[in-house]
Amino acid sequence: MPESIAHSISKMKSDCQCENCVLRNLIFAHVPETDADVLCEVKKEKKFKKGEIIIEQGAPISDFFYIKSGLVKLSKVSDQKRNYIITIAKPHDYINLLTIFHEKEYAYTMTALEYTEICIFPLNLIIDLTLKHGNFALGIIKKASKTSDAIIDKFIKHNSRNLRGRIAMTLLDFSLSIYKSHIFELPISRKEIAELIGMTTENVIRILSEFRKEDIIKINGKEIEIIDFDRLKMIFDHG
Amino acid sequence: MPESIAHSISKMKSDCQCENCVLRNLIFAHVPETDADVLCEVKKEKKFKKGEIIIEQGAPISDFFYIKSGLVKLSKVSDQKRNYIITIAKPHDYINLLTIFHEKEYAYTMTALEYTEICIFPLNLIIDLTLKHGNFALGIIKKASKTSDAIIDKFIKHNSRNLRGRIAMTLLDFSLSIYKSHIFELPISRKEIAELIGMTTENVIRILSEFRKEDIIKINGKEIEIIDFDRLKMIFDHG
DNA sequence: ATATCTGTATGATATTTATCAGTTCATGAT
DNA sequence: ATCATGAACTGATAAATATCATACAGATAT
Repeated sequence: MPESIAHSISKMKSDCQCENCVLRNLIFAHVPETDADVLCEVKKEKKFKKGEIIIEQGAPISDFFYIKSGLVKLSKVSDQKRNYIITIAKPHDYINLLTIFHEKEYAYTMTALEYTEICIFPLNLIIDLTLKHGNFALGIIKKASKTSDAIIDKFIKHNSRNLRGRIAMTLLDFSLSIYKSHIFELPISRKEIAELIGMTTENVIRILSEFRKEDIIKINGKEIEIIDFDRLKMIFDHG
Repeated sequence: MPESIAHSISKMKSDCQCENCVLRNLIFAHVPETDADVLCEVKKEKKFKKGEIIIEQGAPISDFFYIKSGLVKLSKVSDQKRNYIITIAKPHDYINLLTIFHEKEYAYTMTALEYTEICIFPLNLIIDLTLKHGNFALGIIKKASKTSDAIIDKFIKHNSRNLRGRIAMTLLDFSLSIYKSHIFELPISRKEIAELIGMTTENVIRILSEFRKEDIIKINGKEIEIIDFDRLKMIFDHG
């Protein structure tokens, strides 16, 4: 067997093997095997170190990204030159959101917050499959629109809370949704927390200190331990 | 010819005749005539008076809405029991946004801000066509995702502006995007403006008065005339 | 006509949040 | 080793915004 064929077969077999991959399962459920194989074959995987930029706001859209592992920050410079973090994406998220369907340029800068593996597919191939296979399209829309709606919801939640409420919200979010532990290492700086929830760095620091003094959390650099969940929840609820 | 058939033919002919209808044109471009006819036949049109609620947040999703004419407010009660206006939708907007693709209940209350005509389609029929006709699906996604992204952008713009900048933004928006005139009748109360851009009613009133005293606008009840566009733009730009 | 309500309006004051200034601490560069 | 740099931190003060109180006009009900 010529090496090239052997190689391509091994590639097919090895490339889409993550059993918990949401995208893979969507593809396998709704796309005929031949198409699915093509997709898996052209798939590229890229690894990013903590802090590395995956794609920059304004770059022409050419690919569809899927987070295999790691954590990705989506940020954007506002028309007022202020930096905003839109959301922090987790494994199995499509980090392009819906922008790819109607824009020519990536709307957000994506940065790896920790060691991150990204699966990359040519966008036109994804679009082709979207056009050919309705259920695949619907699956993509469902997940992407859920993310978009969650972002809108996050903004509403922020805007109806004071600073303490927002910090409480952020800590609860990291603890419950991302790390699923009462103790975790913050993946972002105080400045970035400020950019995530729209306040100043000084006040992020100040309020974290307050929470520490009130025995709600323990702080050790970037390590946070939530010791009084109920109080934090209360501050979130009625802050 | 039996009356029922005559009726249904006249219905077919009369029901989807708006030449500038974005949805109609999307359908006619990508859906075979037989399917398109079914869609136009089951279409219902409903008229709402100013102030009437079209659908309430939390109601089970059953229909796809399209604004034929008028103006619709999308609002939501936050988890803090505070009312938020997400956006104001114009003719040719799909006011369900993307929520319909992944939720069971409408996420937002939709209220007519003026006399409004809504075209209503059973959601499952739209989903069927989405599954069968890729280009139709893509068209729906493109428009809906554009709206979602615009809402996210609106939040970022608000959050990086002070109150004067936000009011300027709102006035410019009404003038340029909605009424395309320097003089227009505000379709919402001062309280609703406050809910749209996240501030208090008193401050909305106060800042409108400031703008009036600074000869930037003229106010006559709900009627606003922008007399100094450049100043307003400046306040928007660097407020 | 009177009462009542809601929206608009304005001023005084309180509260929240941002800004500014300065310290410490860790980190990487020279 | 020391120097610069940036992040974390704190306090004092300024600025922005919300809250509270009050008034008044217009609409609606009694």
